[in-house]
Amino acid sequence: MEATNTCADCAVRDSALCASLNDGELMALNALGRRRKLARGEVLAWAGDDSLICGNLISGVLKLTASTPDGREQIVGLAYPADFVGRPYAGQAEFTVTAVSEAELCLFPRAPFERVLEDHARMERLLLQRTFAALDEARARMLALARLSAAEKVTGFLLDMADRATGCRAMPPGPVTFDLPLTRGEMAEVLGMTIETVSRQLTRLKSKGAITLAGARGITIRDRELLRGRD
Amino acid sequence: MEATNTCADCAVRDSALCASLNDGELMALNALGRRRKLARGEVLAWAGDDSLICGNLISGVLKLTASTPDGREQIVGLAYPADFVGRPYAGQAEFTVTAVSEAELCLFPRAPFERVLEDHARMERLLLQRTFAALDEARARMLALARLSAAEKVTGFLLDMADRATGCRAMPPGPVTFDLPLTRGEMAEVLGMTIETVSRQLTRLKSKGAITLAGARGITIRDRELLRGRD
DNA sequence: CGAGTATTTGAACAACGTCAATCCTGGTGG
DNA sequence: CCACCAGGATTGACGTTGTTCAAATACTCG
Repeated sequence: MEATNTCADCAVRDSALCASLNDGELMALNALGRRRKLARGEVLAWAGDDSLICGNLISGVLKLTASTPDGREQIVGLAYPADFVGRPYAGQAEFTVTAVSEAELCLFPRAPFERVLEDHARMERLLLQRTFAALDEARARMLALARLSAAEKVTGFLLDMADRATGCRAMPPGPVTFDLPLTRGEMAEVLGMTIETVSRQLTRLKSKGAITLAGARGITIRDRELLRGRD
Repeated sequence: MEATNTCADCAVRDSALCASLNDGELMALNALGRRRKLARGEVLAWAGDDSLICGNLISGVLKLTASTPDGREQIVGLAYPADFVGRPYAGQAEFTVTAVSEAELCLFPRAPFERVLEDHARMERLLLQRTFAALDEARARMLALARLSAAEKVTGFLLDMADRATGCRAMPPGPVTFDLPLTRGEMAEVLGMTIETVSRQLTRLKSKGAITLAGARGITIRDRELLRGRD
């Protein structure tokens, strides 16, 4: 049943970091890696633990969370399929990594993975570029967390999710329907607000006619302009 | 007067990225770089412009700011001497870089600098590690922006500045005096609040006896425990 | 010394959080 | 197939924090 553990039929072979390797090189990496499935809510790594593994997300969604000593939490990053997870060259993990949905990863022990990086400049460069992109995204989120109103945060989030759901292509002008990968609570954790405020904003957008809600996860963006509208 | 433009007597020769190069390699880089002085408030690069240069900060402090279309601003990063500034492998700059004090940089045109990176894996690895560190810091700041109270933000900021002022060494237990490199307005921009709230928090800490203010910039941290205290 | 700017202070207000109750929904077992 | 249950989501009333607007005061630099 588990004959699918080779890179050849990996769903993210061409979009993950591995895209920088030819088939031969991939063999070597394959020997290092092992698949791991996570259930929803399962933790891959705890903040403060030694940073022993890293890898590529194959399917599902992960969240990276930071927390204060007294337990307040904030989601500081989300990982989607083909994203790299982990922190080479680091002693300890700074953030907790948790599966938001059922997820599958291809994991490598950190030390040998670093050696692979050292031998494959192209891969290391790709990782550098991804890290730059993650940094830019984190900084853009800092602006949002600090300066946007609750309404702006929620609409921005919905538009981001819609972009992702439609494959990040130029968006069709018509309505878009998709499932949110996060609960209300997780949305609140991403946006730096409370679950109640998220819920109220969604209700407001619904009664304005900008969106439709279907169950806890389903959402349709009806009118992009209305959604963006200031009032 | 400007005979000091060589790497040999560069103040950050051993702490910037250049530390990964030997003297010979440094020669080649030196041919590429040019010094630039910025006055307080001067802008090095605007968000949205083509990302044409990058370099090392030699002296002074820079701020990276993001802003909303309607003009709200947030400082998403600060750069100190020996920090790398700029974004190799990027099309456009995402953030505006401005001098917060008089500053001096060693700048490289991006394209040739990328070629140097490609030829010097050690330097590229160092840049990757710095970028990881910057990412971790940005994410930690996301937690602070989203979840800390105004009081916690200000005390945290003061303690960070004190650490930096004392050279990031284990802090002596006694009072620490130093000059803040930022105005109240810039502190507010960093912490995601208004100038008035920053000022009120400082006044509160002063009347509590935790700090002393001297002029607009001078500050003494009198009692670390009192400063951290919840009330 | 004095103009211009930064900072402090005050009062009123709005946005968002908190607490608490209720509703929905998706899954489970009879 | 339906009733029930538990966790998630919504809604409401109210309190708090931090913003806004406005004015006074203190610095800094020429």
